[in-house]
Amino acid sequence: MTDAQSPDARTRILDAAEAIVQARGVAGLTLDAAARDAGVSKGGLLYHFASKEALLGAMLARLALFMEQQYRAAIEAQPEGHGQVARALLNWGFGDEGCTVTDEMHDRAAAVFLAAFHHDRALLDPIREVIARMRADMANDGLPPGHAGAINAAGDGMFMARLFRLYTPSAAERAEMRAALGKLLETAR
Amino acid sequence: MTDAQSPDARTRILDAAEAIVQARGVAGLTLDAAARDAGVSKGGLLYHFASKEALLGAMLARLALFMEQQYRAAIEAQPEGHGQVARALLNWGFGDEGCTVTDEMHDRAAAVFLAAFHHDRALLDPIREVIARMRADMANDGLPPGHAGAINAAGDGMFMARLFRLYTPSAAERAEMRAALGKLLETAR
DNA sequence: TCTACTGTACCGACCGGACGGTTTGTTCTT
DNA sequence: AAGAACAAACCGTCCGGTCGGTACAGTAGA
Repeated sequence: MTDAQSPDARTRILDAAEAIVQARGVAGLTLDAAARDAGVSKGGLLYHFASKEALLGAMLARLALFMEQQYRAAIEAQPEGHGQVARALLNWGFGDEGCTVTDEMHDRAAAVFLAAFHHDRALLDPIREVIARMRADMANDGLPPGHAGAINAAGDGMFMARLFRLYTPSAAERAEMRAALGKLLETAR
Repeated sequence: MTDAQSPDARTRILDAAEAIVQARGVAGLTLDAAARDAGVSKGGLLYHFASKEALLGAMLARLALFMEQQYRAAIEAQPEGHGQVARALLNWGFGDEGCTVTDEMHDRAAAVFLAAFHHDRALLDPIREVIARMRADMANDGLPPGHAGAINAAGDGMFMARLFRLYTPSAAERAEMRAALGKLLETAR
C-alpha cells in the first residue's frame, strides 16, 4: 500500500486516496489513512490539501481531466463522419478488443465519484461539464436523435453495474450487447 | 418532516430515513436525525432496529421487495411472447406514458442504494438477487442474445444519470432514446 | 377483584472512539 | 536565514451504541 516515494507527495496522496476508496469504501477514506498510505503525515497531507474537501476536489479534477482525454482519444480513433461519436461511445462503454483500460478507469472513476458525491454533491460539477460537452457532441453526430444517447446510456449502465457490483457480465455477454447496440449505428448509414 | 403518528413506528422510521438521505445525503442520515424525523427517541429507534446496519438492511429489504413487485407488474402489463421482458424493461427504464412512478422509485432507490452501499457493500445483496432473477428472465426472452441486456443497461444508465444528477434528459430526449432502443425489439419478430 | 409479575414499546442521559482540522515544532533546500 | 515541506501532539465535535429507567397492557393466582 505504501507506494514507493517515487512520485511527488501530491500525486502519492491522490493515488492513495483513490486506492483506499476502492479497497475499503468511502467511509474508509480518512485523512489519517490517506496520509499513512501515501507515506506522509497528516500534517503533510494538509499542507498540500487544506481540507478533505480540497482533497476530494483535486481527486475529481484529475479524474475529469483523465476522462476527457480518454474520450477525445476514443473519438479520434474512429473514422470521421456519421456516428463517429456514437461509435466511440460504444467502444468506450463496452470495451474494445483487449481494452483493459476500461475496467481500470471504471473502478477509478467509481471510487472518486462515490467519495466526492458523498461529501458534497456539487463536487461532481467538473464531471458534469465534461458530460455536457459529450452530450453536445452526441447531438451533432449525424445519427437520428436518441441513437447516440441510447448507446451512451447503455455504457453508463455498464458503469453502474460495476460501480455497485450489481452483476458482472461475461466478455461474451458484453460483446453481444455491443453487437446489439451496433445495429443502431447502421440505421442511417 | 415529523410525519403524523399514523403508521406504526417501524414504518415511520424507515420512511424518515429514506427522506433524510434524499434531502441531506448519506452523511445526513444519523440515528438521532432519523429518530427525530420519525417522531420517536433514539432509544425508540434502537428498540426497533438494533443497529444502524440493521436499519439500513431493513431499508434495503423493503426496496428490494418494492422493486421486484414493480418489475413483475411491468412484465405482466406486456403481452406474452418474444421480447416481453425487454419491452417491460424499456418501459421501466424510460418511463411509460405518464409514468411518474419511475422517477419516484428511482429517487427512493437511489437514496437507499447509496446509504446501504456506503455503510457496507454486502448490504446490497438482496437487490443483487432481484437483479439476478431479472437477468435470468432476460436470457429466456426469445430475443437474440444481448438485446434485452442492452436495453436493461440503458435503463440503468438513466438511473445513474439521475442518481448522480449527471444530466437531465428532456422528456423528448427520453422518448427518442426509447424509440431508438425500440428498434432492437423489432429485429426478431 | 386486588396484586404481583411479565413483556412490549419507548425515553434520554451518557460514554467512548473516530475524525477533521489546528497549532506548534522540525528538517531540508536554496 | 528564510521559506518550503513536512511531523506530531492535540482539540472539539459528532455519532453510534449502551444503559438504567418509565409507562402500560395483559394475565395468572389468591
